Amino acid sequence: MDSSSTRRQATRQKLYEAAVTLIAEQGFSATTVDEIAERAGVAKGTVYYNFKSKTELFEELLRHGVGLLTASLQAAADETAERGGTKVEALDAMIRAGLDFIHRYPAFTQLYVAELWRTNRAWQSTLLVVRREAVAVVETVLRDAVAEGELSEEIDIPLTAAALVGMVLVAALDWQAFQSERSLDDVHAALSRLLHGRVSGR
Amino acid sequence: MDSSSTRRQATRQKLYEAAVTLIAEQGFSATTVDEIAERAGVAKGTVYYNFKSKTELFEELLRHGVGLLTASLQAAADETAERGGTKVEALDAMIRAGLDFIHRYPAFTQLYVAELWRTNRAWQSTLLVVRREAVAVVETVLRDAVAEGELSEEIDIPLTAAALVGMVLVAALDWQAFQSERSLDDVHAALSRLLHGRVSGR
DNA sequence: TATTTTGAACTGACTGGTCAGTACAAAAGA
DNA sequence: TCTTTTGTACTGACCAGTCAGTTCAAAATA
Repeated sequence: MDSSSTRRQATRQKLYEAAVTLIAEQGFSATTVDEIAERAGVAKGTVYYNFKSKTELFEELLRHGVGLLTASLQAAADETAERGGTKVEALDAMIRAGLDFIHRYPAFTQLYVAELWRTNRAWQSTLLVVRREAVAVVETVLRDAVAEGELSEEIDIPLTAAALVGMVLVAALDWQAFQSERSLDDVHAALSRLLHGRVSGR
Repeated sequence: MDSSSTRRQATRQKLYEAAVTLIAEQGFSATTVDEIAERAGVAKGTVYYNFKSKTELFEELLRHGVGLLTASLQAAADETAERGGTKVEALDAMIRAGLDFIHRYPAFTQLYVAELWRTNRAWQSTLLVVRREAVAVVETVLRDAVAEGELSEEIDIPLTAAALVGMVLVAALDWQAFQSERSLDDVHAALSRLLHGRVSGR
């Protein structure tokens, strides 16, 4: 179950990579299992040897991807804390980490956004769990920041967390799709400015 | 061309309404024309009498919906201007208008977000045009605000516009899907606070 | 007024193609 | 030897789009 699973693991990885780009481009239903297999350089039977169904492949892909994202957000927060930075600095580092992630895995992000708010879909419950994990990381830092007096006590933590995540998500996807000539630093600067309230005034 | 087109218009409207919820829930490819027809209380043939194809129905639906959105954003900006309000007040009014829109047409918003960043899809060019219209309204107000000294000259207009739109979009969808007990005023207040930079500090 | 005609709008059974999932024998690792 | 992958062929369900036929309100005619 270990020496042998290395090979399986590699096959699964290839399938994830093939599936994520195809589904991001075309959507889940418009993507065929034959396409995924072909792009992964694998026989169709192998897909079904490794995953119970097309839906299950997709659900595991979601778990896999969001796991990477939360890990990288958490790492950014932790590193800032170790360095003795403020909580607002931690938020800033997380924005950066989020942008990095989206830059590295654009297809995954696309697919996540496209599916997140759908109702009545098979993987809805998976998504709910996975979203909570990701948002929780942001909410925790916000809560700490309020506790330490860095942020106003009047902010609404769940709503502000959602707004911040949305800001990063949409700005990054837009950057990707419509303004790809801008640098990551530009995007980061614009978002950082909003976070610090340096938009209004002079 | 008027008395006769009334009936067609009514049928088309029914088809839009049926299609928008189904596609928001399930996605374009997973939604069948039979389902749309049934939900609209119309025979399948009627769909094809009124629209060239499933894709064309969807594209017209997109144009229809984004038209409503830009109109309401523009109206909010204009009203503020007439009242002699500042540009930042206009932005605030637009946030409100955006939230209202999403509240009224949640399914359309869902569907728009889900499709916007997909590449390689038939309606990509339609979306591009339609997105530009919507974002342009925000960018114009931002530009005016900078010109009148209300906002810092250092802000990056396209990126900030995208971030603001994203903030509203995602916060509203999240509110809808995961925090529906909150009031529209709560959501508006949280976003307004971010816009005015009253997050940090006390 | 009573009748016939017209044509836009609508209907629903049907078709041809597509695709998820299965089967399985043989080959390739490990 | 045991696990994993391959490749090909197959099935049955599902679905976009078609088309011959129906409906009906309003216009034309008598």
